[in-house]
Amino acid sequence: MVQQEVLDRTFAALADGTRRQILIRLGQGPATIGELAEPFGMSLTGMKKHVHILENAGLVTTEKVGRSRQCRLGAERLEDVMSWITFYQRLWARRLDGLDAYFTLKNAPDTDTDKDAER
Amino acid sequence: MVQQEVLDRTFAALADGTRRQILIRLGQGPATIGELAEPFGMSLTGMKKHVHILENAGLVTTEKVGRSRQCRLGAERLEDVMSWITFYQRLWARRLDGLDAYFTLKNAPDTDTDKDAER
DNA sequence: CTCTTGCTGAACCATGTGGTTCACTTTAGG
DNA sequence: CCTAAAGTGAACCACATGGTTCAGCAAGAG
Repeated sequence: MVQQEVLDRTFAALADGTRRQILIRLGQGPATIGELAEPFGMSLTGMKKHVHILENAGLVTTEKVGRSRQCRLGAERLEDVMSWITFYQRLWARRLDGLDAYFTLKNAPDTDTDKDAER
Repeated sequence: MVQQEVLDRTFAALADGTRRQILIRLGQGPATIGELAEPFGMSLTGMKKHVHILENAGLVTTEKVGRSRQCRLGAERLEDVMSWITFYQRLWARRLDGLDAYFTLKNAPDTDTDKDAER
């Protein structure tokens, strides 16, 4: 089972457009902190923080090469996210598809709503 | 096309274990704020905030019924997230599979630049 | 050795998050 | 009508985020 903390960090890392663009950029090949920062007009320190968050989430790996830091994609972690979503989405799909059936069967629990509540 | 803000909100909403559990709980059927709060030992106000974030991300829909608020799953938004991940994962998979080749071809002109990457 | 380049760390700031408590409104029930 | 329950909103708190600037430090270039 996927650890909760890993999901937390990975989802959080993806919840920022700048970081998603960094991932897309790295999808075209490794880059240094400076190369990543330049198109955003961002300070090196700011970019370093983003890369650190991505690295912490396992989405990126880095390596010091000379005085530069090479960043490249380590996107295996996305599969954890995918498997989580896929798993529950399949469960929910059944529930959502059977929504009408659910509301017609709602006599068992003590919840009581009008029959045309879903819209 | 998936909007940046929508992805931001959806990923951010998923980046919290409590909210993921709320989604799982709602996958078994609608629940009120109180019913959702109880298993976490959380205040109603706290749960309301979580539900609001999920609702803002389009992952949950709510409806006032009497003095309660019925919350139910609106998980269609997960498909946007899935499609984003799937799209780039496919690109990245090629890149990662050919990682060795990439390093030996480092000096080659840029091979492929996908045009409809989010920018 | 010296100077520049690329990165790093610390400190700072504004804003958002995850939670609380308290006061209030609306609704249900006797 | 009166009271209790469910939710809501405002205010607060500790802490994380996303960014900055400034002062270093290591590695190349001359």
